[in-house]
Amino acid sequence: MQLPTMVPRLAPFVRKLEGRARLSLDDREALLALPSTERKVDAGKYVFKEGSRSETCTILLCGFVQRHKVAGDGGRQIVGVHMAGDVIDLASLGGLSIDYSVQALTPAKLAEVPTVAVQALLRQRPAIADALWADSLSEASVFREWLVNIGRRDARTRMAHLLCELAVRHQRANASERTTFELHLTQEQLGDVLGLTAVHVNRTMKRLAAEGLIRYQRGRVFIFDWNGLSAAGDFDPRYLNFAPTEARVVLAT
Amino acid sequence: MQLPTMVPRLAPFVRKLEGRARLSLDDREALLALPSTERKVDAGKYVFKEGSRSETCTILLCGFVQRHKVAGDGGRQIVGVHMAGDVIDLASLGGLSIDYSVQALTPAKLAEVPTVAVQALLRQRPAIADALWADSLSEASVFREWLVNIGRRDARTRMAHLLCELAVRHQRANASERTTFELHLTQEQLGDVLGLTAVHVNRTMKRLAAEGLIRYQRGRVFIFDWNGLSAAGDFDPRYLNFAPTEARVVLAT
DNA sequence: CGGGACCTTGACGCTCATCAATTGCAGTGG
DNA sequence: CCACTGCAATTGATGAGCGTCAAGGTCCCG
Repeated sequence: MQLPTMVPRLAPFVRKLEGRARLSLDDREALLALPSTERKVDAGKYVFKEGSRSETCTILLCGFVQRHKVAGDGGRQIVGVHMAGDVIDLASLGGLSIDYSVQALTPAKLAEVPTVAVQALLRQRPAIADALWADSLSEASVFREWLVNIGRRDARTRMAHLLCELAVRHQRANASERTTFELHLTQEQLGDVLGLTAVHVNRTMKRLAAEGLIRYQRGRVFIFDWNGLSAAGDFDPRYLNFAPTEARVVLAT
Repeated sequence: MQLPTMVPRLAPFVRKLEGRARLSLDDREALLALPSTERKVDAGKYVFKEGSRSETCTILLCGFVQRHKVAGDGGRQIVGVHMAGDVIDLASLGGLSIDYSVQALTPAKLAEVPTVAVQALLRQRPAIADALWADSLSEASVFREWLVNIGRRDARTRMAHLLCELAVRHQRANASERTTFELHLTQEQLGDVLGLTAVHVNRTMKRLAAEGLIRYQRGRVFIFDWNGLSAAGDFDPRYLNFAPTEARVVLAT
């Protein structure tokens, strides 16, 4: 009845999937038994670049990374911000090539798992397939919300919305407070998420601060008025599909 | 339900999936044998509205529909334009609620298939699971490209990009020419796709026409200069994953 | 032939991009 | 300990791109 003395490398991945579907003990063990190699990436370095087609799939174990695409004129659009447990190249599981680059926001540890091993698991274990399927669908849901954010909201609303999303996701990942979190993005990168310039991000952030909604200091965001911020950001967390766990947390508060 | 002697109702769906993975005859028959009910929707009518969580999943058989979300200030963002064969509520397969509304652009025929039937098929037939998985991942890839389009490109580039995408997808769906296609969107709806206003869409379209790249007349787009338009639109079709995908991982045998 | 979408065009103004310093802060080496 | 360096944050000035408002115009359908 003793647990193994070492923390299994893929534990964050299992935790993530457990938020998507109910897994049996066998499922969990099968996941943890996946072959993997570990990789460390310094802050600012690329995890991989656009166009690669790999035989492995990559899971973020700790740290933060962003995915981005580059437009023809050199403009950069960040299409995802990721934390521990996230699979950052789901497309490789479907044999598709990766259409974006991934760059570390902080020092990061990643696991590379052979896609064939994952695919085999998906066929043997329906619960795992369900979980990964739900994860992929939730990712798509986030993309849609980001489309609305960038396409139809002004800078202040966009900014507030993003801060709300990040707060909720940090809370979920760390089981921590929603009132403050480490923002691992520079203002330029925030602009690349929101389709704005760094200058305008700065002014917008200052404005949210002046309104008493947040404070931003040395890469840390403090949310003073959650209701105000989520109203300002037109934020409704349902698109994150965090419902089961989230509901419990909210009720307990 | 469906009579065996008739043209199989789900044929467009099978055709779509065959573009994603190689299916055996058995796979195809199993797909066509899925239980389904047919539904017709007039142009402009809703197929379903945001927030529904259904026991069926919906496949577009013919006609065109769009998916959209509505921002708090009433702004509408179209997050997808769909043609025959497309599954318009993949999320229901993962048991997630649908976070967008679907509205017919033309008179449309749809099939409703019980999600449990599809889920059973996905477990029994790996090739079908692969195909649907690839389809879902390609959809995500389109979302990412749209994020770049809206977030980092100016109106003229956005417009040109969208026209290129629609041209390629029409060509693929109808095995037809790429030089002309029926645009089933009003200029207001184009604006809702691109994050612009109808007025600016109009001016932008006029400008592309004045530049000799396209003509737009009574809902039909003529592309006079494909290279010019795709250059103007910063368009690289790889994100659509339409290439004759060879790299399919076959585990069995 | 009248009504209603949809398209078209002009005038005007606001958001946000652009350009350009300047400041603050952390790490580095003398 | 203090210049030195470099990146990020900050601030101002300016103007372009796109939104907004408003008024026809066109086409289609009943």
